[in-house]
Amino acid sequence: MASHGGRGRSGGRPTLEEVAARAGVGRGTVSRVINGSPRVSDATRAAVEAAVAELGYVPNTAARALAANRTDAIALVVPEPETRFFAEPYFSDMLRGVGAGLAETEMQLLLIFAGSDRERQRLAQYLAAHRVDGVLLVSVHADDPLPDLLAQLEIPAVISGPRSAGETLTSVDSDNYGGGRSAVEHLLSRGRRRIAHITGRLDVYGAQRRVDGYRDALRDAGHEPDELLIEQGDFTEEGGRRAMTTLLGRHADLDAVFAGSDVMAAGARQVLREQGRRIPEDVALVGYDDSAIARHMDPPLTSVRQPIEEMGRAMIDLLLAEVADRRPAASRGLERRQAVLPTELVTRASS
Amino acid sequence: MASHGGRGRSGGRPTLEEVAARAGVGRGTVSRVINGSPRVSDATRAAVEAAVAELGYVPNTAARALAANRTDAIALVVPEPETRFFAEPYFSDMLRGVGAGLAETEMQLLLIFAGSDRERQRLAQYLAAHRVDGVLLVSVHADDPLPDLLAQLEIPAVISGPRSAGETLTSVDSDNYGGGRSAVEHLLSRGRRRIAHITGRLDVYGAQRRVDGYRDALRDAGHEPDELLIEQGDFTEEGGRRAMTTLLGRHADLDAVFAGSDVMAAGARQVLREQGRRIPEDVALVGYDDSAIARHMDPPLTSVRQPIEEMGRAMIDLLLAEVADRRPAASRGLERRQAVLPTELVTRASS
DNA sequence: AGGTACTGTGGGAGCGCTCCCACAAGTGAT
DNA sequence: ATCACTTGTGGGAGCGCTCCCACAGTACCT
Repeated sequence: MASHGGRGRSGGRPTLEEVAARAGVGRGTVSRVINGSPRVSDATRAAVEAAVAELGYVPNTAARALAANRTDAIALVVPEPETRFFAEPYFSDMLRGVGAGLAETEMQLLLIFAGSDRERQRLAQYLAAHRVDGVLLVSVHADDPLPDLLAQLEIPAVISGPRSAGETLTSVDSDNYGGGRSAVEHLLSRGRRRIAHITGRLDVYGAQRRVDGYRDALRDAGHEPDELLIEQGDFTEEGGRRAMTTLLGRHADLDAVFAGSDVMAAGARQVLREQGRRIPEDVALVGYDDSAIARHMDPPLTSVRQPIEEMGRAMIDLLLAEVADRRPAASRGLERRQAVLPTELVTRASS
Repeated sequence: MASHGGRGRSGGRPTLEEVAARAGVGRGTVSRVINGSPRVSDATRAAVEAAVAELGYVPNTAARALAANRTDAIALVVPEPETRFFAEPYFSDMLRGVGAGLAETEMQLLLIFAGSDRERQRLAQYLAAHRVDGVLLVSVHADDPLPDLLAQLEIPAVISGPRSAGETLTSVDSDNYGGGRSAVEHLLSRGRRRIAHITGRLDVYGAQRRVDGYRDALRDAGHEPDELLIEQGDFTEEGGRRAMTTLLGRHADLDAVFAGSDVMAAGARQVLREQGRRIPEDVALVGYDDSAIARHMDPPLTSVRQPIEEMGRAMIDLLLAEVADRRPAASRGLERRQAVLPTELVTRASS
């Protein structure tokens, strides 16, 4: 067996130097071949590749990281407890997109949960140590200090839902405004006129934009939006129930509800049923997210689909570009980069 | 802004050397303090800690990894597509246990999916590069080459369900034998006498052990097991249906069924219902895993609970011990290490 | 006084790589 | 012939740490 403890084990993994000796070239040349530099003759490249194969050479990541001052790793930071991460298909979809984009590189993805204070503390240390080349941030609250920390450390980062219209980080978002519009336009086209809206938490920028879309769609159709038809929810089922109850109390004659999430739509549906309103005959219902809930609801729920997987893909592409530039976009004084992906209305029996 | 491109940035992160200068000590002493060596006087230690705090020193992981030949990272390898990982609460529970054990260390956890061939190829490269100090292996099939690769590379590893009675890797398991026994003993105590068993895939060691427990419980109660009451399933709902159908065809008078998983129990339940058997009046039903399915079944399903989170905790504890020894247990010719955690029968209305 | 131990400390050597400078050899314009 | 440039190559320096040897200082035996 190869082992003799401690350092200087000679039977261990081959080094660049050994590959160079075997191929009859210098260290630098091997390095160039390994890293795909074009400034190597074909014959030399072939000789080096043969030596690499014969010796089973695999570069030492730590040495490379030390010398090159990069880690070839990026982190997906989830500022939530792990439980939520697994519960929501959102993350798994996004991860798939990220994974696809990363599969084409040598980069390694780290999944970091920062739900508790303790975990956040650790994360800060982690980032301060520059253990990753870049960071992907998902579901960040408006008052989270993380984006600022990242900016200060000059670590490239991409955020999945901008915190505000003035988001400084490179961001990827779905078209919440357009999503809100399309839901309302759809309801209008179905002949609905008294369309209520249950919003998400309004400290979430995307939820605000959905409201904007709702209002503008009505205005463009010649209906001045009635603020009493808008009620704030909080993305929960219970919040949906509460908002729906309030809305029915104020506007017994409403004929459609656009909920800012499928979960809230589920809550609204319960209240509508309890009060004897038929869906969609009496009240049409539209949700947001096109989650499993929407497909399994009775009746199946019309909902606005966000291209989560594509968003993950866009995030990683933008991040890799910033990492390649070796600095965050913001610190170069360049225009902010952002990608906004289109949503799609999935029509089902509820509307 | 700190940056000037390339190397030798002087405004960058402080190094050990700078901390040493600031504290008025040598490099070695700072290293000793950082790594918690006891061979430092209290006064010196205090001075160094002050300098570390003042400069905001954070060790460079790459340099440490290079010099010390360790990475302070371990991998949780899941030889499944990501989809299954997110779908099954098993993984999330286990991850919680692992996370808890790791929280007390400086170790970093990497989650690696190796569902496709391409991913497995990458994983092999990854391990060959010794990018982690140890590996946690979950849900490995009997014919998987991964354990052997790990052994050959002399990377410490712990596996979550031994592949056979002769498992060479350090392993953690729940007491499948005892779980099988307790299910049967429970049914016997309820007066059932013709107890059938739907097994899991018998190339899974744990499934075999459940059958062993089933047989021995019957024998110990004075009933010679009837092989015609045992039918092989495959852990799927469809497999449960098929096995149940077969069993009813052979033994119309059976009065209890012990299924090797809740999912198979769900399949069995459908067939029982279709054939007009009442649960538990005519046939008592017991499952395995105590999953969400068991709680939500009608009637709620009695099931054998495995302490998944505790298993995760045990895995990480065993792995950290091996990593601290700097070599796998097997390569030291020591006794194999293994932990077997007790199962618990959760009694519900189905039995 | 000498010997033997232990404690605490400094700093050299070296981990395996990348970066970059130096330079040889070739190419083509002047 | 000279100059300027390009292409391909070798190897020194250095990334920031850990390991370990050397050694000063102190303590306690003979």
